[in-house]
Amino acid sequence: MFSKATEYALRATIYIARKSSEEHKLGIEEIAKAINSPKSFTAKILQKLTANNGIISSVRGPGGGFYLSSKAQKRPVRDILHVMEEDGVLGKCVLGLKKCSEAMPCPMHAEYKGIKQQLIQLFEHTTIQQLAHDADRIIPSNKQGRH
Amino acid sequence: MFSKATEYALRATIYIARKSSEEHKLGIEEIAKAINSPKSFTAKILQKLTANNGIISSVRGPGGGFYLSSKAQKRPVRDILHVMEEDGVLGKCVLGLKKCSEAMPCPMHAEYKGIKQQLIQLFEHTTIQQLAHDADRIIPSNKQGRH
DNA sequence: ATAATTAAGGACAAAAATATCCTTTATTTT
DNA sequence: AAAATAAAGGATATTTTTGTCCTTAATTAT
Repeated sequence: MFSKATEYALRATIYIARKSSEEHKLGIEEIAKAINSPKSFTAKILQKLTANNGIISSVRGPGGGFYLSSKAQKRPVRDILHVMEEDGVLGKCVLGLKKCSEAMPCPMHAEYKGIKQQLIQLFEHTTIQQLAHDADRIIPSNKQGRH
Repeated sequence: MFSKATEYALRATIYIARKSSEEHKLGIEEIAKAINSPKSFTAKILQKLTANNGIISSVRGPGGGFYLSSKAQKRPVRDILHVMEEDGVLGKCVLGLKKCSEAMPCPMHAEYKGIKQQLIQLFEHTTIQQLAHDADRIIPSNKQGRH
């Protein structure tokens, strides 16, 4: 469905959301290891997500690393796709036709329409935070420690 | 969602289903033009779909070309994906995790699960013929001429 | 100030996907 | 049999994606 770059972007962002805070930032080494992705390639992707006050925040130097602001946590997952320039795939015609629409439907349009809408809804209405919390219910993170 | 190659494969197969028969075969030139795809690249794809009694039938020489047997018409669209080695994307984890399952769910598993099932159902239960007929209801093909 | 740490960024390499061209083979028509 | 037609197949080129490595810049600790 998505490119590797976007998969890494999603995995990394969710991981950072689960394990980091402004007080406890994460290094690229840890992140790449945790989400099982190539380190340098992942670094590039995080750069993209960090650029011009993006989704991820970062600080250089000792004690530095990546974290998600609480504001960023509330952003929809679709924003990650947008930065990765892959939000197009959600609304795209399954057969790849540029001019596929209600007026000019491709042969799969009627059949695929509903699924497409659900996909858009999913990525638009789900926040990064929600996914992080969902994941925590299964395998608790130790972000603020377990009681 | 799918690679260009697979998009062309789907478009070409549906086009052939709509416009061809054993008595009236289609040439690669016409097909590529109709589905708006690069001719030689499409030829390779049709080769793949034709190989060892595959989905598409072909005959060389004058009067030759590509067509779909009535048996092939009844095959599920998923078979096209299978030949293109992309049927994996249907069942794949959205985050690209190899070991994502009900027992080891990724952070999006619960949210995406339903959509994934619908995707599999769609491609498994829809036949090439059904798509061809659907398309014909909108823009009639002149396969056996209009009355 | 200097050294250490960590992300940012540039340059480059490798692999995969997409695309083109040319030759060969099968089939039909003349 | 020869010529014409159309797909099959091989070789190669181009572009995009994925991945690595090294240098630079920012920040902190000594």
